[in-house]
Order: sequence, then C-alpha cells, then structure tokens
Amino acid sequence: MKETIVDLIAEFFAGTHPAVGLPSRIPMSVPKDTTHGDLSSNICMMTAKAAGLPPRDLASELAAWLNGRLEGKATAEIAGPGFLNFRLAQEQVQGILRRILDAGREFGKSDHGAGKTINLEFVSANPTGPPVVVSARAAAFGSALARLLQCAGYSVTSEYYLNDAGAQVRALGGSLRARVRELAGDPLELPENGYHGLYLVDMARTLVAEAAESITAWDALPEEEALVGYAQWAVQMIQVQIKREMERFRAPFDVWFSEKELHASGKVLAVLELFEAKGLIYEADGARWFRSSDFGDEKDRVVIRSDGRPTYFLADAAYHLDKLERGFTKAINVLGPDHHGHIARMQAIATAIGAPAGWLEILLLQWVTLVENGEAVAMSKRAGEFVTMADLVEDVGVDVARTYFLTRRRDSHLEFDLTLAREQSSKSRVFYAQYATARIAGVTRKAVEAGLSIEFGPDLDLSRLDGPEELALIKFLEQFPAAIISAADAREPNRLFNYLVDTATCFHKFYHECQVVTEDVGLSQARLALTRATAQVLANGLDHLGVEAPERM
RNA sequence: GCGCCCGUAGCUCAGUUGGAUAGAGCAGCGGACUUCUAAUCCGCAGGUCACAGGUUCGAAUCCUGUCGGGCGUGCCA
Repeated sequence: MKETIVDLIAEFFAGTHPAVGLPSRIPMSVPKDTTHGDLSSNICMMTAKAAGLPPRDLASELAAWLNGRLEGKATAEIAGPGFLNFRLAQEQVQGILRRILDAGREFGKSDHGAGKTINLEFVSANPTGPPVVVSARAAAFGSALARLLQCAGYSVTSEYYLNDAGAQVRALGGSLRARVRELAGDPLELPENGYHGLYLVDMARTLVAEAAESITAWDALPEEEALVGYAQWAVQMIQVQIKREMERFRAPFDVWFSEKELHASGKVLAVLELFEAKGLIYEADGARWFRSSDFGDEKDRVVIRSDGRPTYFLADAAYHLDKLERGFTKAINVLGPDHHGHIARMQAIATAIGAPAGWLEILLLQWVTLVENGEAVAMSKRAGEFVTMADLVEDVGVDVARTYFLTRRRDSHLEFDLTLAREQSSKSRVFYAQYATARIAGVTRKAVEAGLSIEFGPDLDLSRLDGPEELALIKFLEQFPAAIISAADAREPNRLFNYLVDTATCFHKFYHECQVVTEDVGLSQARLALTRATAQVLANGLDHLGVEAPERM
C-alpha cells in the first residue's frame, strides 16, 4: 500500500510538476497520533517552494488527484501546514492480518540486506579475567544486532577477537605464578601491572591440583618461557569460561579469532610488508612507525617497538586485512567506551589495507555504571574489584539484564541500579512484553478447550475484527518488518525493543476490551487469529533480542 | 590544551534519521477483578528538551559558541 501511494505521488509530480525535483525517497511514515490517519507524507511541504505553490494548495491538488486513484477505499486528506494523511479502509486492514498469518514464522524477515555479508565483532575483551559488566552490555548489544541484521537479510558472522598475546597476557602469567607460589607459602609478589583479582587464587588452586607437573616443567624453563607457560594455561581457562558465559547470556559467536595465531601465521609481518611497499612505514627513535596521520589520525603510530616486538596496533591491522580477505562487504566493530581514541587509527588501517570507504564501521558503546544502595560500585579489573557478568546474571537473570541494556541507546551512559533491578525485577519492562505472550498462551489454551481451531486458513472470516483496539493492533503488527530493518540499519536494537513494548501495550488494551473466547464462534475465531499473529510478532521479536517469550508466568 | 560521548518530568530512560499537542516506566494521587492471568487497564499531576545564537515553512533532533558530567590523548591492550 505504502509503495503504491509513493508511486502515485511520483506519477503526479512527473505529470503536473515535472520541474520539481523529488527526494530520492518520498517520505511516508506512520503517524504517532492515530487521528492523523494510517500513513502520512510531508512531501508537499518539501516541494512547495519548487512548485511555486503554498504547501496546502499543492497538497489539496495532490489529494484531489489521488482520491480517484487510490486502491480499495483508501482516502487522502490534507492536514496541518500541508501534511497529506492517508486512511486505509477496514477491509484493507483486515487484509494485512491475512498476510501476517500467511507469512507465519517468516513474518518480519526481509531481503533488505540483499545477501550482503557482515562481519560483526563484539566484546573482544582481553582473556585476562572473567567478563565484566561492560562486556555484558556489549554481548547483549552485539548478539541482538547480529540477529536483527540476519533477519533483515544480511549474512552475518559474529566474531570474538581474543587478545591472547602481548604484555597483558604476560602480566597474567606472572600474576598466576605469584598466586601459585603464595599457595606454597611464599609471600605474594605480584608483578608490576599484575592482576590482583581473587579469581587467580582459585585458578592457582586448580592448577596445583590438576596440573602440578606443568608447574615443575615451566619453572625449569627460562623466565620468559616460564611466563608464557603460565599465561597460556590461564588464558585457556579464562577463554573456556568466557565462551560458557557468553553462551549462557545468549551471545553465541561463530568465530573465535586468536591474536596469537595471527602472529604465528606470519600475517602480522605480512601486513607490515604491505605497508612498507606502500611507503607508509618509517623509522624514528629506534622504532618503526606507520603514517596513520596521512589518513586523518592525529599522529603516527608505532608498529614495531624499538626492542623489535610488533605492537597490538600492527596485529590489529593484520586482523582487519584478514577480515577483508575473507570477503566481507562490511566489518562492524563494537567497541567499549574507553576505545574511542582508536577510531581514527583503525579507520587509517582500513584505508591503508585497501578497504572501500565505509567498509569498517565502528560502534561505540558507552559506560555502564553499577549502582548499589545508591552508591556507584567501583570497578577495576587490575585492582581486582569488579562485578562480573556472571554475578550480574546470577543477580537479576539473563532476561532482565539483557533488557536493561537493550532498551537503552548504545551511546547513553547508563546506570544499572542493582538494588532496583533486584527489588523491582518484576517491574522490568521485559515482564510487560512477556506477560503479553503468557496471556496469549493462556487464551489459546482456553480456546482449544472451548473447541476453537488453531488453524487459520484462507476461509477464516476476519471481517468481524472491526473494533478500534482490534484494528489498531493489526496496524501495529504490520510495522514489525519495518521496525527490524530500521533497528538493523541504525544499529539500534533498542528500537525493536521499544516497538515490542508498544506492541504489548496495544495488545493489553485489546485484551482488556475484547474477550477472545466467547459464545460467538466466528468472532472468537477471528480474535484468536489476531492473538496468534500478535504472539508471532512478540515471540519472533523477543527471540531476536535474546529474550524468552514464556507461555506461563 | 586537543579529541570523542552525554545533558529531555523527582528518578531511570525513549523520542521512527527535521514534522503535527515532547512520551513511557518507576515514585505520588484516584478509579477498574464474579470474566481468557490485575505482572493488566483507565484517569490526574509532573517540562525553560543544560544555556545562547544560527539554518527553514517547522529544531529535543542539524551548525556555532558557552556551561556542566564522563572518557581518551602510551613504543599498554
């Protein structure tokens, strides 16, 4: 319907105002105020000047032209300063429900992405400790975005970059060794930049209990290799834990990409050669530098330290080259708030490795402040004071935690009030939407008992759905695919969540006004079909966000 | 200093890429269960969209500046 109106408008302008340049997409939106009709366009206000007419005059000309041509019994009218509002006839709205029922489980999917391939990297926290709360935000955001993009027709690879090489990992190895020796009775001597977290004590106990012979073997090695031994064992342990927690949080990954293997494969030095060949490397102060300032970064960056070791930055360049070579049409990186200084240099990398403009898209998440009993909870991984992702999930549950993150915009600094989440978890917005799915399941059980059919074939008479709550709900459901595309394209899963909550509102109102299972079999059957379509939208939508849609609460 | 993000109701946050009277939840007040789940619904109250300019038919949204808060600015990752 929307498309045909847009086409008609284009036809009108081509015929009567050929000189007017139309925008690439003629705006057509669903007004938030339902008294403004079912669809609305501001095209006349945009083109009035070029057409040499006051907006309302142009609108009335267009409305008159359209009213003979719109399909069905749809109407166009002028409103306000020059809006054009369209109203659908009742049968057209009922036809929408028919299409939703026919689409069934597929409703919401589209080929909008046209098979484009996206690499979506998120979380990628260092495997030097258990995932913390910011990682939970990233996990919720990334996994939801991955699902949304898939639903919108993109082919998505979810990826976790494991920084299992480098100085922080060595510090982890040293910290673990210190804890092992502490268990043996030595005084605790954590290395500089070491990790103070008590999780390393537990890990040391496990190591002593299960692999004491490794300790003996490592300690016989030269210092550097000994640390590597400890570090790799620790990383391995933590990595397993990260995977387990991500899965429990419904954030699965397709690929776990190891920085260590990137070094081992020679790809890190290969990208250095590529940059050298392009004349982007020079020496200064004993180190080798990459000319990232040529690409808009504020300064050049070291890629090979004066001691000969490559930097994290160089490995990152190799990593992105690898992604490019794997053929993704786009790479999206979800980064934590402390990484905004990296954007310019990462874009410099993308350009230098020959990626097309816009290939690398960086999404920054903002901080999560944990609040408990009215006070901010201090968090520092190195100092060993933090609330882990596992603590959070244990505390409030996966659904509430994901909802907390997914109802907020990614760039809002959000406050996660643990006390509130605990005390009032039953008031979380997620329960509002879930309650709707549970209610529908309850109605369905009741309907089956009453002998109604849960098959909604083409002979079903939907014309009985003529009440305002019923029609409003149908119109709301229709927006589901558009809500997914909008959320996917804007990289804002929160839009879908908001849509689902609004859908639940619409449903609760309908539920309050309209008894589904009644003596009137025809009406009951039609209303049951409407609840089925609603359940489909809610369940599909919640599933994309990684939230459960329970049948009982 | 320079750079990035944020500033919307008492609190936590939305606001469909510039639209019509700025919205929800919580907290407060008042209504609705003999009914398919009241974890719901209906109503009242609550605002200088940080501030000042600018762009235009039209700005919470875009541009500039100011003030606040957060973060970054390593041969750490």
